[in-house]
Amino acid sequence: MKPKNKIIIVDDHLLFSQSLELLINSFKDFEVINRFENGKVFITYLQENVDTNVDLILLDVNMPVLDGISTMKWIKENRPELKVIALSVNDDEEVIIKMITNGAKGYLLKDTSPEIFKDGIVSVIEKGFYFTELVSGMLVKKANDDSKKVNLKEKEIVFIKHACTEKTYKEIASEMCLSPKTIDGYRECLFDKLEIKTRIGLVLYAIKHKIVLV
Amino acid sequence: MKPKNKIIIVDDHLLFSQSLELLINSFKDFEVINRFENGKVFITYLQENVDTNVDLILLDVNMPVLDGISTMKWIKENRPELKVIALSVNDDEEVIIKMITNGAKGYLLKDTSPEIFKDGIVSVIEKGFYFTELVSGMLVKKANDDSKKVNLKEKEIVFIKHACTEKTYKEIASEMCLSPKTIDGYRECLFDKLEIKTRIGLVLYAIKHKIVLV
DNA sequence: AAACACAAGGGTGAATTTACCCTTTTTTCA
DNA sequence: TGAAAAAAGGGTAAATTCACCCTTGTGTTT
Repeated sequence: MKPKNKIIIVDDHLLFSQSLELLINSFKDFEVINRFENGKVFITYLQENVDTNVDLILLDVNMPVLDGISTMKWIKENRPELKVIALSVNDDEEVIIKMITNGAKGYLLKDTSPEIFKDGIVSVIEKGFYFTELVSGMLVKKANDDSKKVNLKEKEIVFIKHACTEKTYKEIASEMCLSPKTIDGYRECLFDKLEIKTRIGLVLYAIKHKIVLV
Repeated sequence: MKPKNKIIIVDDHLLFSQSLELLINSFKDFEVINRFENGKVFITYLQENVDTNVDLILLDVNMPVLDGISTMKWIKENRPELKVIALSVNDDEEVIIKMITNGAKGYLLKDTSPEIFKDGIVSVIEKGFYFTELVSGMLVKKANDDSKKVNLKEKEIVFIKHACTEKTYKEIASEMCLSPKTIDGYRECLFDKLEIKTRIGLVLYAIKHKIVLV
């Protein structure tokens, strides 16, 4: 009897992680050897058990204390040989891209069927990666609009944040210790770069791109 | 041996629902008799099996096709005797309130421990309800700020949506087939009611209260 | 029928926002 | 080190936004 593949689950949804363990243990060739409820305790474990023999890590993206992205960054820095599949309920593009650029070998939504889930696990362990069509599509899309991305300077970001309040430009100028005319320059430059015509457009842009949070 | 309590799971996260079934079946007094992957197929099932004997329904909130809230509304209208616990990953206040006002007997986050989860199930089946402190707190909070809620008229909502674009008031007036002066009246009245001073404030209000979506 | 609420709209003036074109100083870099 | 780019700021005019106060017509209540 060949040894089972060892899996670690990192997920704060205890209901989910405990249930998932049962599911995985019901697969013939796999066994869950550990579960952690956030990135912090998992990293602590890795630090104290440098030689842990683990074949695959299932890492939730949305967690308290230390989230999936930060955890993934730590793994990339310190234990890049570990194979990780990101697990998440949402298909937010930005998040998926971040997980992958930080070294996740796969990205599975929690609404995938157990069959596909198993395929993904097997694929990552054997071939080293597993990406659904959804994720591949996003990587292509990202490659595309990376080219036409505007990059905002630090001061512009600060200005935008002020612009998303009820302050007048004059007030913003004084808060940023700049002349109103300079602010006028920022505004005009941004209208141009972002292809907008009014301060309303600026606010909508800022919110859409999470420069300010609502 | 007394009969087990019959439970139905409605959740599109197949990984979760299949795993959760294993967990529940491991409890002595409970068994999962059915699983559905969205509200629509569940309702169809209920319509075709009017006399189903089920003790508790675990209803996910975020689902495609027909979400938890809509499903809950249908249940309230058609099968109000059914006991439902809402399950969700997020603790968004608005959603929780909606589920409860539509008759959910409990609201559990998916990151609760299996122990608390079991407590909740038992409580709803035996006592008829189960609410955590978090949820109770929200109900109190809601009761409070219900009193100071502004109610917007249909035309005002339409105006607000236009105001959240780069159109000028004049353009908005023409689109709404009203005089610019009337629009000016709407604006002024809203500034007053919402305690804001500029159109920026109006946009922020609209987004915060989901009148417009970003 | 008087009183009242309310929706639509008018007038005016001040403040703010936007557009366009310009100068000076500092940084960058080839 | 000299040219080019970027950052800060100035002037002016037009468009838009905002504040305040007022009129008319249409229902509704009592």
